[in-house]
Amino acid sequence: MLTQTEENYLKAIFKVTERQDSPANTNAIATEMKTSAASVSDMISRLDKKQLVHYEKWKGVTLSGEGRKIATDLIRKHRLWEVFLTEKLQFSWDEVHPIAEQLEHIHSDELVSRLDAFLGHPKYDPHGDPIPDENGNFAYRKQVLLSEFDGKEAVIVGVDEHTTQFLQYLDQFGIGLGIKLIILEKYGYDGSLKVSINNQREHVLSQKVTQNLFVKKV
Amino acid sequence: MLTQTEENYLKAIFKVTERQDSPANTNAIATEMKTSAASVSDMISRLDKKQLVHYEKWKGVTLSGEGRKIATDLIRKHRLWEVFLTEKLQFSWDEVHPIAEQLEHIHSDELVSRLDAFLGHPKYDPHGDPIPDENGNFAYRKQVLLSEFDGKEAVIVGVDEHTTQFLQYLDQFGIGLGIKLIILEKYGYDGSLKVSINNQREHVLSQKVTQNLFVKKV
DNA sequence: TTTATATTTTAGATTAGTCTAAAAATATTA
DNA sequence: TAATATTTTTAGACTAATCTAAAATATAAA
Repeated sequence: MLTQTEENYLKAIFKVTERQDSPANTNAIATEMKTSAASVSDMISRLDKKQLVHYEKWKGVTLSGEGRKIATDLIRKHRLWEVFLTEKLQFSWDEVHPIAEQLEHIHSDELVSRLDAFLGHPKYDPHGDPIPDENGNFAYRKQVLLSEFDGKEAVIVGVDEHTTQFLQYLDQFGIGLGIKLIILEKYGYDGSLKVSINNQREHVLSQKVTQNLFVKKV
Repeated sequence: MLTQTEENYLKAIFKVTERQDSPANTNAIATEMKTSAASVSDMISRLDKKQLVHYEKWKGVTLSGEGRKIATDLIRKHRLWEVFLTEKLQFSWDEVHPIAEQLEHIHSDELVSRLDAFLGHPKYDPHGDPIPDENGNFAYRKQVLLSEFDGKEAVIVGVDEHTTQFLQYLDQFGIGLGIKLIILEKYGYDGSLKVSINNQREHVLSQKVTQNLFVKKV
């Protein structure tokens, strides 16, 4: 049985290694965990001793099969709880993260499987992130950042940034998952985009915004 | 912010002091927490320093106002989650305790209040225990142990023992909350009771059982 | 290819929670 | 009321997780 801290380290290592598709270096994990490189170094040795990671000094760290299973289970639980919080308890998408961060550490396979069924086996969380299945497999979806999108009509399927500020900013303009955007104009100078939002209003999205919205063709 | 262990100690102190209506002694808490008297002594000093309990060496311990609030909040959360698990996820009443034991430590007042609303503001948990309100007040109900009941018809409103074995034993005979019992015969010799269960079948309940069932007059 | 810089690891200290063993205080009983 | 038993506290040690500071190693730049 792992401590919550150990579980969080595994999640952090998963995140970093997935992002860069290579072993995670100590500093990257330290940043992710908001702690010192020394603490990370220490913890990694311990996780290595427990066979949850593969680790060679100075060479970075990757998850073992067992470590990866635990990490994807945590992500599965986190995202399922986020669905519960929004769908059943009417929380908004910018409020759910810190609560799910706690709920993901509840240990009960039966609970997860029943929760999944109760929610109707959702495939995506309230931010559009895929919910891995019980074997740790993520659904794949053709998606692209709005900033890279080259069509005319797009539908929003996810956000890359999860901060409260960003999500509330989007709310302000009625932008959320499933919303249809029609690209009206591209301003090459600053990379901003004039769009029509659900055929209801028009707005100019800065590059900072378009680089954080995932869309797919209608 | 308290650790889960500290929270569990507060709950244990609440339980013991309520049960005996006097300061909790070290040993009783140790038994409740399944740990040594030395550890308890140590922890109590720390809780005292944090003003969560009133403590005088050799004289036992009681909860402070703040300590009591935290303890009743934990009980509130525990019982609400138990309702969620049975009502929404179809867990049976003998399975919910260990999961609720984890869920009670999730910190979010908003979550508790929304969960309460989602469940329809339940007053009792699946074992018939009252759910304290947000101020720590417990609903009072006229109830008596079946072994002390002197009428003819009774309805089951709660159980005193919460073990899996006992609850599953009751399931076997269709005994649960809301079930009507008609007392058919009392055997003075061993204190056992012949009853009719919901007018469907008859069964003889041992004293051990009747001392663990709360009932009220129909 | 040596020097400077950045990264990573080790060393040593700290806090929380636990333990066992022993000491101190209280309660019981003869 | 003195001896005995029980309860409670203290002392000292251990593990987990963290920190800062310093040492070791790797990488980049001149």
